[in-house]
Amino acid sequence: MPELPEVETISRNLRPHLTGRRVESVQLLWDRALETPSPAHFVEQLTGQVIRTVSRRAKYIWIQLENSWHLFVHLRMSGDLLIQPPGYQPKRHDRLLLGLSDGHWLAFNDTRKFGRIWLTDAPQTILGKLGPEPFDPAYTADVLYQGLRETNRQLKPLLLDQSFVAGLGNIYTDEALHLAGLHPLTISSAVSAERATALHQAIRTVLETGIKNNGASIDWVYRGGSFQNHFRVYAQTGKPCQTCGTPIQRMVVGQRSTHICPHCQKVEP
DNA sequence: CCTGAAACCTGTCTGC
DNA sequence: TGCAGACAGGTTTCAG
Repeated sequence: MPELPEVETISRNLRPHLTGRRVESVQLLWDRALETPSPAHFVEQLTGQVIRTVSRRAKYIWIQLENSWHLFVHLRMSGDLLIQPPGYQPKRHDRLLLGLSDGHWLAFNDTRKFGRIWLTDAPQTILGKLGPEPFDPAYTADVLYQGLRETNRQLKPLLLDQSFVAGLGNIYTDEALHLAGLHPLTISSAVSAERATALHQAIRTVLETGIKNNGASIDWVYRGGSFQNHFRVYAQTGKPCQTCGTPIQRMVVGQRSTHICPHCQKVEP
């Protein structure tokens, strides 16, 4: 489900329900969702802790505790974090339940079991591997341009690489490349400074629009977002390009379904 | 250095 | 109706 806008939406929705609450109980329903520490240590360390902040970094939900430990949750493909009412009984695919001091529950539900949880006092082990946040003022068009120049990778897999830039996934990468007029197979070092500036703007525009629409809801996963109504290319195979009318084509790049306008997006020489 | 394939999972949809 | 196969918003690891 989640790319930056979806995770940001979830973070914003959780924040008022979690901030200042104490974790009264911990039920780990599927051990392998836990990356670190051991299940026993996890329950022991988390029980009784008060939640200080709820935020997002890249596609991680980042919960800071008052004992200065950090709870990270990555939703991967099908994960979701939901506030459930007092008296809640675990549902199918719930992997973790936290009982909160106001009687509500925080439920981590994840159909495909790809999502992961970390509880650590060393947040840099996770944060240190991540590339810049797209909305960070220090992430300028020139920073992107220099990054593109120093490698020879295809644009699409490069933009999906979370150490290159944080938060983009399959949907928003396709949308940004179309908005910038760049082909996903273009080699990064061949992108001009002008096109890099266009890409920088496009990345921010699609993510900002995604956030304003509370993310995208597709199929049976995730609800509440409406960005799916604004897709220009993603899942629009055969429909006319909004810019030139040429039918949108589907291709596979780096094992990922990829959507382009063959007229607006050409491979740079 | 870079690409592609496979793995981790469950559920839905399509076509025969 | 049944069933095989493709596909799904992510990330890691390994082979070439």
